[in-house]
Amino acid sequence: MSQYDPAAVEAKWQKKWEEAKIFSIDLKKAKNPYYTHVMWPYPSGDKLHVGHWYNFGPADSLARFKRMQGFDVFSPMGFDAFGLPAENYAIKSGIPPAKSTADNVKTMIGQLKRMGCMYDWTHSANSSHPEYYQWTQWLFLQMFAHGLAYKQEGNVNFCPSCQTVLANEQCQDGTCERCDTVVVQKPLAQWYWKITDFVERLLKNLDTLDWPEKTKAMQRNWIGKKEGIDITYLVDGCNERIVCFTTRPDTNFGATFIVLAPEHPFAQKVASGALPSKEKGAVAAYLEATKKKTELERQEEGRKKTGAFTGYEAINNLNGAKMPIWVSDFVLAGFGTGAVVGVPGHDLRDFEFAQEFRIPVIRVVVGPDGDTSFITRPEQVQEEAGTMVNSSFLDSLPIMEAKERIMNFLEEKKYGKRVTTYRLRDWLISRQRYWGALIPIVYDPEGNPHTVPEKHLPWLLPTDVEFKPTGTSPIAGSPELKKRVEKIFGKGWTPECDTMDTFVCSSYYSLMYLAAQNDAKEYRQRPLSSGALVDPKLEEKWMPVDCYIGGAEHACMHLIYARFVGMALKDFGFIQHEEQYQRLIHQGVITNKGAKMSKSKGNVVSPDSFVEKYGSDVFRLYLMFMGPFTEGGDWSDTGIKGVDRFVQRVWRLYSEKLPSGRKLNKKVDQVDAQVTSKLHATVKKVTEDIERLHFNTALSALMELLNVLEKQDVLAPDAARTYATLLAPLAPHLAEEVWEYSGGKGFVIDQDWPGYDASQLVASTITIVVQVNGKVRGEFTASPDITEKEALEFAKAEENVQRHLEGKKIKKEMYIPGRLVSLVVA
RNA sequence: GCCGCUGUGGUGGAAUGGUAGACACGGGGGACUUAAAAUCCCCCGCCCGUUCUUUACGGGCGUGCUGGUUCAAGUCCAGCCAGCGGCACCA
Repeated sequence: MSQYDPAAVEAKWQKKWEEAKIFSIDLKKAKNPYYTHVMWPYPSGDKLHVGHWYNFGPADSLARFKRMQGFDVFSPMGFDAFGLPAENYAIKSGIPPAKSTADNVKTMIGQLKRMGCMYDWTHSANSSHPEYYQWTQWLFLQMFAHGLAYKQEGNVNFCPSCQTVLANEQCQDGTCERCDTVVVQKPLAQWYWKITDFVERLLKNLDTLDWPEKTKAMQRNWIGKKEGIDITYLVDGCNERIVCFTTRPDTNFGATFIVLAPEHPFAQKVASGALPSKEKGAVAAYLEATKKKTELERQEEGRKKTGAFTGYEAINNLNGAKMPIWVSDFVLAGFGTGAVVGVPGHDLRDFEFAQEFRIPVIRVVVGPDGDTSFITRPEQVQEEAGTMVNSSFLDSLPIMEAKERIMNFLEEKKYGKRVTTYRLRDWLISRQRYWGALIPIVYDPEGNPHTVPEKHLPWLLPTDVEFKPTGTSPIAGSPELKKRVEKIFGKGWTPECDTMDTFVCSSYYSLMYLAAQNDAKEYRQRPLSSGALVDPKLEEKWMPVDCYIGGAEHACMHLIYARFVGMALKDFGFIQHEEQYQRLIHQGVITNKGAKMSKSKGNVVSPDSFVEKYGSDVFRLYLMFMGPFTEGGDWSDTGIKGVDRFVQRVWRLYSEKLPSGRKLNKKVDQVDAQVTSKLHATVKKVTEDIERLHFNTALSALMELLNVLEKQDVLAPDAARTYATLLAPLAPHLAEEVWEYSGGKGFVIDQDWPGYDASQLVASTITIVVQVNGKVRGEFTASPDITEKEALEFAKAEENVQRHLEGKKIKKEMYIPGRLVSLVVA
């Protein structure tokens, strides 16, 4: 029999699947819906890389498994086609993004088809198509109509390399998430979406989601909820008040100063002279200096504290103490009230500041070490739990109790008010880039924004522009758009020239897969005239996505935006399920020599040569065999031969040991009892392993079974067909081939997933181990129905066991059925 | 600093509290072959002892470290150490 030829076999089955249209499902008629998809890729000029395969291959295996279990599995694929990667590729190649993106999508579909995944191409989506982005713009209009979209001037993150502003989520360590360039702050008027209105829901719903704990923790962390109190202090000698947010009001008797963020209005007034002060010059100079610093420079300063005294003092409500008011850039304008009350004895940063500017330190908490001395060294700063001292009516209380007492006191006296703060900021959605969905806004001659009426959607992206980024929107240079706006709205009206963050496009794409129409030759999105982005019946039936698979790097970006948009769309009345993704799985990361693969490092592994040599089944099997799916691993090609050997051995088993001709359909299944029990055990194991995404052990179970089957003289046709079905989710092409070869009817992917018989799992003899004082001293074989009494007898009769029992008394003996006998002697 | 995760042979990795190292890779030895490839069979954690010293048996140690619970711990508990990921001058 000839060798297994993956290229020919895989092409054969891909063609058959496509011709039979078995993967396109009727969303309306499906009875047992199961919706799963991966995070859609962005089309660039490159081929699919190992990361794609590692994500898509196992995800497809899970989809196939579910299908065989009787679900109507909907597994679509689409393209995150707007955005920087596509635009940058266009800039580099000089080809307009609309053309290059379309070309790249075409190539990519070809590559995806070569993988052999069961995607339903009749329900695809592409965020750069006008039929898609009209809905992105519609979403903006909905947000605007419900008061969730607003324009505001403020300091924003700007990436000098990408030439656009970025959302908080897209700046990491002060650098751009896409290109690692240091981000600068710029005061600009930008569009925001009010994600902060949904913080509590975003937090609360996390408990209901079947997501990795790690991801939920990251989101909680990112949202950064803190409960504390805003305390208002009067400023001595003027009519001003300063409100400080603190989570530790219990230490307020130890407060010795106040620090303001440079952006704080009080600091600005001192610097401008609106509030008279001897220190005006120093404050103005300090504010000027901090303004010039980049985020990175600030970080490089480390913990060294800088600052300027304002010349004013605030009065502590509790004891009348005067607290000098300082300005320092370690206080952030965007958190709390932008003003901090300094308690240097019990906060390390405050201590460092106090030391730098010789401000007194007061101890108000004694920790478990009992140290009551003056705090003069950073190690002595007591931030942990302890007992109150020097704090009037709080003395001798544990800090948690003191906190409650003082908060009640401050509220009663109207000195303060309990508040909850969050770190999450509103989502900045404006981008000064060309390749995105235009924000559907126009400005009247006075500069007031107005929405573009729905009937003008899609609000087409102009094509008469230089799409290279310059820092202002390239679209501003479009004569066509200017003309269009004046024609529709009147003379002097101007367009908004920014596009939306691509995370807007991807915040609702799972709904767009459902909304795609499959009645045309090429898929189309639902028309705008239908009033809602998705048919409510389909949404109710299919959402939320049962299993969503993609990288963990999206935890605080796409995955938080999509949750927000789901909630908003539900509130607007368009959908039923506010959480779009019930179950989320992150594949691990495949590294190369320990480093993340990236083009700039030049360590990207291309799957192509392996796929060409071994086939797509072998390549994806190998990735799955490397280790648990969620853990990823370091790339090495040394083991791929082992998986190739496995595939070849499977083929040889069928071609050499399967009875041919008529015998194939006769009942010749006098399968050896040992083989039968192994077969049932394998069905059980493979089922359980795929369910928990341990594809690696599912495959090793199939290898073990193969080892057993190879030792038989004949491969029983029933066993052969069962083996083919077990193989189907993991090696879809090979499975079809051996299914057909062993006389199976139709496609193996259309077969029912095999069940197992628990009574068949028990082998005819079992091995029982004997331990004496916890150490293995022997073993014996017995029938599975051995009684406890017999087991103990056999155990004691073992030669080596007897040696260890000699001259000793048995104090305790126990039998763990089917496993071991444990004897304790003294 | 805070949150989350991980730590097992030469390597990737297996192990509902019950024989640690399944399944592979790699290596060693052998068979087949004129030869090679392919294929097939056997062996491979460390140390020690006994034995016909190419065989077999026995003992001790061994899952990052130190303790604890248990007849029994890679697994459970406490305290560390190291690495990875996220957040971070967040009051």
